[in-house]
Amino acid sequence: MLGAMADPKEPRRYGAPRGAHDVLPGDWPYWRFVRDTAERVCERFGYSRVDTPIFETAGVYLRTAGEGTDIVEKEVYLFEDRGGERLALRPEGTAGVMRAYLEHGMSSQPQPIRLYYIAPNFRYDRPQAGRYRQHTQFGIEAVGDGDAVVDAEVIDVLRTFYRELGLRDVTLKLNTIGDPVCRPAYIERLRAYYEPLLDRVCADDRMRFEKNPLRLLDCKEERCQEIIGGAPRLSDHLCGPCREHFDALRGYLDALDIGYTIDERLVRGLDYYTRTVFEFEPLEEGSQSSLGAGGRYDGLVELLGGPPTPGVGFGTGLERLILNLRREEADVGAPAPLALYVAHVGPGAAKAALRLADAVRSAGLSAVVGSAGRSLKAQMRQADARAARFVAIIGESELAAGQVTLRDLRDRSERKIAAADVASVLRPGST
RNA sequence: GUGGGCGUAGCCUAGCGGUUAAGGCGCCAGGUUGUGGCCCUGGAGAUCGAGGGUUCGAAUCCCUCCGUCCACCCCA
Repeated sequence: MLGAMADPKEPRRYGAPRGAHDVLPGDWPYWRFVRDTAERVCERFGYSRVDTPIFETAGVYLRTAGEGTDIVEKEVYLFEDRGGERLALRPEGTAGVMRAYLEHGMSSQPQPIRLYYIAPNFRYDRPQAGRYRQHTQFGIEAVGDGDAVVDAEVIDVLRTFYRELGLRDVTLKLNTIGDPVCRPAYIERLRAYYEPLLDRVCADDRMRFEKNPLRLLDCKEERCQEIIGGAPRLSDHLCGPCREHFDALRGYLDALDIGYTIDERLVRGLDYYTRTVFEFEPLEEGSQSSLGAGGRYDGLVELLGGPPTPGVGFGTGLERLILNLRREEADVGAPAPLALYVAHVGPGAAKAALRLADAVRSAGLSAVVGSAGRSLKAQMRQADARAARFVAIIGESELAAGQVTLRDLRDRSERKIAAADVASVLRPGST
């Protein structure tokens, strides 16, 4: 039945689905640069690659993210497979990795386990610049060690990554949001403070009051600012261990020479975070300012049915990074030039051209065979457009002599050599 | 989910109620016999985002939808 009925909403021609994008050959140098840099930095810090499925049993995400969060309420791609299984496309990286951590008994290996991933995430929200329904996140997780040293390490990885990308002027914002010991009590105080003021506060804040009180502190409305100013501060209500953890982290960041500003309004969109939260943003103001963010999530593994297990990590959006790299016209390295273009004219020459290109490739060099039936002029133009270093010309006379005319496109010099010698002549350094 | 801007060939843009929708880039072909980057000539390529309406007549006006961008929300 597929395709039998014409849906009036179906276009005559298809475009990529809303909020999803193709990565084209011209984009790829940026992607390669970013991915290579991420992998290099991770290896250097002793993190190992992990890849988890693009979809999970829905509960993996629904149970961990938190009931009132936007991610769960309106952004998860939920679907049933043909067997009636409820599945969800990955909206964020951490929960799936923690599921794998549990499933494969990583808790019985030496802790912490250091993992990283580069993978697509899916969220059904309204696309705009730097915000997509499918986006790619590079993330790391350090699991099984609750010490603030690990928090500092994770932040150090991200800072090093940005530095190696050559991103200028990235700033770090840091905060602590307490833990199950102190946060609930604080939230009660916050609500008690806001309750009598609700009629003076913006409509969004009345929603936040119900669903996510911590976000009240982050409101940008003019008229809410004064109220925020008088609100109780979380930093005054931390429990001893949270206080010590945060102070220790600050000491480690200082030792690493990592600059930061404390932002008491900084909160996360996922409920599983505890204690440390942080966010990196570019100096340039924009709506999609968050480049990368993360924090500690000591309760997450328990939500997935595992033992109490501390963890800390970050996620950073590759599309946004690339947006910034483009804006800064960063040097991402040029693609390797084409070593040889094999032009051929006349019957029989195509076979010789294929064989020559093959031999050159076997020697580890790149070669492209010219389009059959095109004039030599057309093939030369193509070679030029491809920025080929050399063109080998195979026509009647060359064919008869078992030779090729090898033309250097830089200095326009030409010589006839045996087809068998082409590869060695092309080798870097031998010309 | 809310508010706003924009949608003309692969890309950029002109046209903004009246005969076969114009230009640039790119693409293809030619500029003498088998040779590139510059230049010249020619060609292909657009149901003017889609559907509906107003009108003698719409790319041009109106409505709906879709897409995209911006702000909010949220987040990477």
